[in-house]
This record gives sequence, structure tokens and C-alpha cells, in this order.
Amino acid sequence: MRYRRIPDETVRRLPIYLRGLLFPLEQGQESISSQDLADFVGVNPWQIRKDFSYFGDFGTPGVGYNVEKLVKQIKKILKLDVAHKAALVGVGNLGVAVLAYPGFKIYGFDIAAAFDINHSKIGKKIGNIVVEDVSNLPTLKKRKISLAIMAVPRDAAQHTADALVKVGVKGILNFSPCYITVPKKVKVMTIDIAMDLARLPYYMPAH
Amino acid sequence: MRYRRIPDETVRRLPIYLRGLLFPLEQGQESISSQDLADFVGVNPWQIRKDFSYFGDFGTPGVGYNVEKLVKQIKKILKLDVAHKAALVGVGNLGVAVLAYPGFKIYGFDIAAAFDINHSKIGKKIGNIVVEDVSNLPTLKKRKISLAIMAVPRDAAQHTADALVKVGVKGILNFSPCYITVPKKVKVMTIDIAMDLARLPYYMPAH
DNA sequence: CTATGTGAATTTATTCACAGCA
DNA sequence: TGCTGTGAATAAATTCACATAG
Repeated sequence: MRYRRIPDETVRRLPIYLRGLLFPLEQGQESISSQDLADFVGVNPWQIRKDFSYFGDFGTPGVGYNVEKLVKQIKKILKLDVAHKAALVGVGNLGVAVLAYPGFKIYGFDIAAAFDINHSKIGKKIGNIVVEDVSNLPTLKKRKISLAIMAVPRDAAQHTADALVKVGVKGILNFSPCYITVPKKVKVMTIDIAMDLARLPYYMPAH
Repeated sequence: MRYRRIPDETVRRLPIYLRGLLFPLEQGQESISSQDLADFVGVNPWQIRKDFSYFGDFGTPGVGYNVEKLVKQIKKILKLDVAHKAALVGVGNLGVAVLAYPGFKIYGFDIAAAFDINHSKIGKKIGNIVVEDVSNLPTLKKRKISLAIMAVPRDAAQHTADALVKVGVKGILNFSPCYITVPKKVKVMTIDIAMDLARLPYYMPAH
């Protein structure tokens, strides 16, 4: 193996592999071949081998990859080997769904706080989280929360992001359907659930 | 202009442009330059010009692109110039959020039906949609609905997809965090909201 | 004999730089 | 002069093909 920068596209696939490896891991399966993993996650075997080649020799020719080592290494690269606390801003329909979503745990995320501007929601308990007033955002610094999930209306997105940046948040998962501007030191990932739907008709065969 | 296949990456950006153009369109703005659009949507101006060059001459040198024509053309390419009815399967937290989400409309989508397997939900009205039993899925064919949004638990994803394919669905937006197998004639787009969060720590600077 | 790891070849996408039009 | 449109140059990602290790 030789050191190389990990391509962004490989980084994008790493969580897919991680997700796919969890079942074999739980089953106590020791190793998995690129072909078997490929069938499981929907990525070509040679793509998988290339991706893994960027960060180490895990494979045993004739056998496959050690599942446990692989999971550990992928987590390490994605910096998921430590737990992350995240804050949710915006407890509307989507926010509630985010709070209830079980899928964050496997990556080591814990939604530790929720904020809203609406007084009728503040103080309410959802799951085991009490909704706080957005004016409490500055407490995030003390609470060592540097990750935020934004599920606010579009009009509120930019100034909510500004507020988050101000209190030291370094990463934002943005569910608002708009582009937001942040300093370079802050990373934003935007999920616009309608945008992926918007591409479906293009790829659908004529009926 | 010269005909060329539109690259997938360009197709991926088209909904971004569409989203960004809606405001100028509503404002009655006649034209927009690649630079101004760039500032608005977060894509380089030369990337925008290149993207647009794949499907026609809209620009007027010295002025910019005619907003209305551009919107029309992008919609046409994405096959969004006709309205699309979609069915929702799985009315849990995420499903409810999808039903309430206002962002589908701008692309011409209308969620016209909702299904669940849980008897406590069937018959309930959410917004203006009455939740139906999944055993009603076969009615989709008659109702001319060929698009589905799946928000079911992971364990139910594959067989729900199978059922959708069987009743003639041609496109699926899958919110379940897993890979699902469908015939080639069916297009699946998967959104795993946790997966994007999983990449954030990698891109965040060390605190 | 099976499955990895990786250079090389190919394909795809981005960026540049500037000719040419309004 | 301002901004588009696009070939050419560069960069990035995917796919192939096979040497090599267990």
C-alpha cells in the first residue's frame, strides 16, 4: 500500500460500506469478499477494492477483508471512531422525524439538544429531549456540541446558519432547500429531499 | 450549439438551478447572468455556462439568460413540464414530514396517495390525504401513479419495493437506509439522511 | 485456485481562456 | 464593453487486466 489522498467520491461511499458491513459484523462473520460486499451494497467489486486500497491492506487474497478491521478503519477515516453530539434546530415535521430517526446511532451520532423559535414547542419533551428556545444556542459552546442539523423553513436558513457559526458549530446538515453561505472553516451538507425526486422522471423510461 | 449527451453531473445540478431561478422568475426578472446565478446557488459561473451549453443557446452575450425560457427548458429536460403524481408508502414520522413538505410542488409533484400497513393509521386523514391499506397498492395502476416515495423501516424496504414494481411503479425515492434491488427499467434514488451526516466529521476541521 | 491490490487505460467532469456576439 | 459559448487543457474518477499473495 502507498499513501494517497482519498478521493471525495470514495469518502462518499465509505458510509455505504459501513452501513452494509454492520449486518455481517453483527453476525460474527469474519471476512467478506469484495464481490459479496458488492452484491450487498450495490457497488462494483473493483470499485470497492480500489476504494479500500487508498487506506490500507486489509484484504487477504483468496479470502477477503476482515470485517471487524474494515469497520474500525472506515470509522477512523470518517472520524466516527469518537462519538459526536449534534444539535437539532427546528422542531417541525421534519425535525421531529430527525429526532425519531434511529439511523444516526450506527454512525455514533447522538442528538443531544433541540431548539425551536415557536413558544408552543419550547419546553415540550420529544423522546428524551426537551425543546429549548433558540436563544439558548450560545450554550452549545459550553456543551461541546459542534455539529448541527437544521430543519427550519427556507427563509430562516441563512440567519440560523449564521447563529450556529457564531456559537462555534463546525458542521451543518441543512435540510432547507437553499444554498447557504458560511465561512470556509465550516462545512455544510445540504439535503433537499425534493431535489432527488426531481431527477427521477428524467431517468424513468417513457411509460 | 451542438447536440451532446447531457452529463449526469449536469442533470444533478439542474434542479439546483431550477430552485434558484424561481425567485428571480417570481420577481419578474427578465434575465440573469451566469455570475449572478452562481452567487445565488453556489456553483461556479463557468460550470453554469458549460451546463447550459449542453442543451441550447439561451444566453444573450452582454446580458445573460432569459429566466423564463431557461426555467421552461430545464423543466422540459427533467421531464417536469408535466405534473407528476406520487404515492407515499409508510406514514411514520418521516412519511408525515414528507406529506407536509412544501418543496415538492415547485417541481410539479403532487403526493396523491398514502399507504401504511398499520391499522391504527389506515383511514386517518393527514392534510388532505386519507391513509390507505397497503393492500390497495394495486389501485396505483388505474390511478396512473408511477412514482413512489418509500418511508418504511429498513426490513420492509425490499418487499415494499417489490410490491411497487409489481403494480407498475417506474421510479422510487427510497428513504430506507439500505440498497434495494429492482429491475433495470425501474429507477431508484436513495436518500439516507444519516449518511450525509456521517461525512461531516471528515470534512470538519480539527476543533 | 481464489480474491486482493494497483498500475495503466479509459471515461467523465471541471476549469481555463478567449473568440465572438449584442 | 460585458457576458455567452465552447474548444482545449487539466483534473478526477472509473474500469480494466493482471501480477501477486494466501
